[in-house]
Amino acid sequence: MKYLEIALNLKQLSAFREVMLTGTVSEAARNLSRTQPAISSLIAGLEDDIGFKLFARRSGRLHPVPEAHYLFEEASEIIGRLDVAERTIKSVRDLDRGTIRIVSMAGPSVFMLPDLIGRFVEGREQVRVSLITRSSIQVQQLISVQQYDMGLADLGFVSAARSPLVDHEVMTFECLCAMPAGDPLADKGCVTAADLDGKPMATLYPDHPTFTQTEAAFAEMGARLNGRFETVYFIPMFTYVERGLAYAVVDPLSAESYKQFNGGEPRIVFRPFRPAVRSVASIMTPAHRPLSNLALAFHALLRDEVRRIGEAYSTAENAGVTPPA
Amino acid sequence: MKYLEIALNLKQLSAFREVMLTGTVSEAARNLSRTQPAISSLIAGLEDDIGFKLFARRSGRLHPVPEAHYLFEEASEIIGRLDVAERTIKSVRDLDRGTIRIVSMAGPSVFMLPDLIGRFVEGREQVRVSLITRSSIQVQQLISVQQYDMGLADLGFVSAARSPLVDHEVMTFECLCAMPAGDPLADKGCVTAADLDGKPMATLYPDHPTFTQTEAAFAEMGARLNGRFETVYFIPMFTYVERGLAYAVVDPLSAESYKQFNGGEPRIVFRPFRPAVRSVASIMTPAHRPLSNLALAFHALLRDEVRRIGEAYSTAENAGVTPPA
DNA sequence: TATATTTATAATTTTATCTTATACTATGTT
DNA sequence: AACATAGTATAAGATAAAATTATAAATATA
Repeated sequence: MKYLEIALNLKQLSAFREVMLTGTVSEAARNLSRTQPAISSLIAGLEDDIGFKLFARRSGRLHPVPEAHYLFEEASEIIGRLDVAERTIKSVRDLDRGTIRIVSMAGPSVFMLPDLIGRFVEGREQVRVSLITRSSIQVQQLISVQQYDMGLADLGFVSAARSPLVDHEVMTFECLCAMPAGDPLADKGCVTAADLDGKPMATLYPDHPTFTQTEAAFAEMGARLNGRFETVYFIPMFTYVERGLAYAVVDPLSAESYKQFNGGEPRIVFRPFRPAVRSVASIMTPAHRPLSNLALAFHALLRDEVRRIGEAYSTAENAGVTPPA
Repeated sequence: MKYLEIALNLKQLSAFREVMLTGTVSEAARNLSRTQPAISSLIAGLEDDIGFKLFARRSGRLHPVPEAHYLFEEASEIIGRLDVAERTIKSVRDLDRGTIRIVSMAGPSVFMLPDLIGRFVEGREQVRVSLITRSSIQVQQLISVQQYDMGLADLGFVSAARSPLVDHEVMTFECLCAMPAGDPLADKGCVTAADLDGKPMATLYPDHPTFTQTEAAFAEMGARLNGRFETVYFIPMFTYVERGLAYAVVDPLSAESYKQFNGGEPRIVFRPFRPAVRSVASIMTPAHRPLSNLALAFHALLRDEVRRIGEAYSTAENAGVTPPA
């Protein structure tokens, strides 16, 4: 009903255009890697379709009638657009073009994600990435309403209210103890709640799973949790720790972000903490909408990076050992 | 070598676009008056060609991947341009669009040609016509250099130097005697050189064939030609004639132009003149370039009009008779 | 559970396009 | 004048593309 009405087709238009450019059917045929009769009949077919002759045949040659120039303009335009379309498609396919919208909790959005994004877009001129920072609950919400392609958030907090509209790639980490670089506890390969008995601590607010677990860890060892500073995210804790005002039990993603951000001379060191305080992170994606290949590629990169960090600090490999720089 | 590289084709793009618009292959097939397997395989072929899947197949339905939207934009664009092209071609074919460039000697360009052009473009919104006035020699020149589509000029003057680059449609006229409306000579059906013996005349310059022939006509009847006013074209003569200052022997195309221009109450009347003074007009067209169909249509109209005028004043039908108003 | 709708695939037919072969025309060369 | 060259058009046959019909499998709906 629609393209049946389209009498013109690309073979005809290309052939016509080439004849206009070269002046002869034979030359056009050579340029298009076709035989002369093929082009001849395409032109004849085109003339049939549009209802008038495009060329006057005089002395065995084709001379374009003035009307032909109108079609030449249009044909060139269309073939040009087709070229553009093919280039666009090629760049989309090769992941050279596209947009990824990412929403993340605070910790990784300070350095880890920007760094990862920076590496990802390297050599991909036409790729756009948007990254915003939200609370873990909002991260899941933004994914579920299809506003973002990918979310990185603490899952412990939202696990009760998991949305069926969101797919989760779940990873479990063991939290670390953060202390000033010169602190005597840094000599220990592993810090326990007993080591921190009564010492000033920076903590999250009491609702947060990390707080609850930390509290439980202290209780288990009969140690007293002296919560001196309370923050909304892990990141601000580092300011207190750097100045020797407090210790903190922090998620390794935030720790890694801090370490990378303060590359040269970090003023904080991280040690495994016992009894284990676990954090559960999730890379979220919209459940009922396919991700772009570009987003999938970044998803894979992000997953590997997060796993790498998690494993780097995992007890199995590092219990009692100074974690690698 | 060129369109072989064009993997995309219109059937694929149309099918793809329709699937994007309707959401299902079956619906798209119905809209396009094709069977579902036909559309299905076009989509599959398109995905093969571009190198990635455009739809995620989930629960027996097609869900466009984000990349598909890029192609949808491009496909719509291309199909839109094709529509434009078809409309353009259609209007060109139906003579609703196009340009005609006309160059004419002075006489007919006063009223006859503008009037004819006005009638011709009636109901043809997109038709452009340019009309310029030049001397007969320049008319042929402008046609021969392919600058204009059609020329109307006195041929007598240029016949010696006819260009091989110009085709001529030649017509011969008998010149008329012009006199003021109330003049006694107007009572005669036909005016002779003898009638004008010694009377003040407006003439062209001595080189012009009309002048030569008029001179010869007077000589033949032993009458004296009293050339009082000399002009470059026929048109200015009418000013002298209107005021009763002179008679003139004029080309019927100029006479017709005057009469149509002064429709209501013409102050000049025209009568056949004897011995005959002939003018030869030509409608010129470029010889080695085909005219547009639009120009051909106007050419036919012009030829008929000029013939009509010529015949209206021809001796055969009007000798001694007052020419029709 | 039965019914209707959807997509995908296979087999077959139809249509479009290409190639080869050939005839014809104009032009330039010997 | 005879011949070679370069062009276009057409016919016949081969090949490729695109359509159809028939059918199976999956899913949603009554």
